[in-house]
Amino acid sequence: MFETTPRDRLAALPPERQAQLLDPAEAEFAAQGFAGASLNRILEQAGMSKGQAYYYISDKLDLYRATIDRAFRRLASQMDFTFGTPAGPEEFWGRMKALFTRITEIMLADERLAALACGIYESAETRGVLAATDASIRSTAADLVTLGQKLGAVRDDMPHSLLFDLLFGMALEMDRWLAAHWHELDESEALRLNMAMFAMLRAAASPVKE
Amino acid sequence: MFETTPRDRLAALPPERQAQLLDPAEAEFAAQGFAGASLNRILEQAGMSKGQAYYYISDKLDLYRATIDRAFRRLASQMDFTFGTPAGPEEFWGRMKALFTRITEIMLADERLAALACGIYESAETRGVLAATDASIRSTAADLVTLGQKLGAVRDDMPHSLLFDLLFGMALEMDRWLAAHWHELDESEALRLNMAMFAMLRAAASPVKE
DNA sequence: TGACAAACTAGACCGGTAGTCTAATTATTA
DNA sequence: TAATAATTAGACTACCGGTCTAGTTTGTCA
Repeated sequence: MFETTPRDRLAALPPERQAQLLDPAEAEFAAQGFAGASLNRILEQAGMSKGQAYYYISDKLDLYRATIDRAFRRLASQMDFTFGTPAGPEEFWGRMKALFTRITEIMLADERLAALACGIYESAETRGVLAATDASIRSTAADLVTLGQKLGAVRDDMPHSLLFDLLFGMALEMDRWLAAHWHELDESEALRLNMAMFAMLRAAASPVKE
Repeated sequence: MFETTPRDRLAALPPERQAQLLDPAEAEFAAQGFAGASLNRILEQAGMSKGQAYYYISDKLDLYRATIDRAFRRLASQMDFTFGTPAGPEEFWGRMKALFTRITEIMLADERLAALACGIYESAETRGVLAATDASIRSTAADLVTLGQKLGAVRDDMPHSLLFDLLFGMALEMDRWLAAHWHELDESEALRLNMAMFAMLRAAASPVKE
């Protein structure tokens, strides 16, 4: 009656045993993307046999899912989403800015997380992982969009999923660019650029003025 | 002295012989993305042997390049880039809107082209193809950004490449969403949505007002 | 026309990939 | 202790992109 799926078995493992598989997986997926990653290489790194691995995951995509899930959880744990109830658009965007800055900090401090996040838009398969993940961060982000709309701080003239994907995609693109050019930026430039990026995101998300 | 590269040989072929290889390649890349595409399958479709194919291309990425190049040329041939010299921001954006609408039309009429375009941001490899392509459409687009900046119609507070990638990425994301949801939209909705998308693009690209 | 060279083609082959399967081993429970 | 369930090892399959060699076709010039 109670089918035991490979993922259930993985989830049942103590975190450090999960890490034995997920750490190398994260490194490989971050470095090579989903398609480019070699499962064989991951297993070699993890010191696991095929049979053992496939006892805990159902396929490569499943391992990717598990990896993304854990990474997003890690990201969420470093964030503070207590957003309260902003009174109006200005307050909403003030808090969004704090959030944006925080995410930028985290991404820049955790290259692997950043690379992993950028890979999520690689293909239909991997995009599906993002859409399906119940890691709190995605639904939280979607809730923020809804809240912004209620406050009149976020445009309401296109489908939710489209708006979300557009903003998320922009943020990832910014992140990707930052990661690639980080070394050529001094601190003041980086700060200015970060503000410009946020302004652009805000401009895109804000309702059209009459 | 004059090294003959595989690509030169492909280029020297009459268009219909090129098409024998590029048509199946385009179909496969559009359907599966770059990484997911099977070269063997393409060759089977094209009725070509390995040896023959590798006489005309140097590797899979090279075939992808050739495919993208031809597709972009096809797109460019359907566009009208005569932009004149708009006097100010308002005029600039008016003409951009016509351009945007035209591209949307073309993409919706040519699913394969749309799918192919969306795949270009799949990985670092494929992004490189976009960056390196000298197909007129890319440089033309980049020139438009520069023109807009001269007119004060486009923001100038971040690096050119970043701005371009952000806007291009947004447009592709919109396109992707449209392609995926086209069937659920009636004409008036589609029109309204198209205007909203353009407004968002314009808002993102416009300079921040004081 | 014949001979030689250049252009081109076929497909076996190589080391890799994700995933399957069976047989053996270890852990658990009766 | 014996039987059963959980877990693991790794050979094996079909396919991948790419290489290589041996062969055929085409063009050129004597």
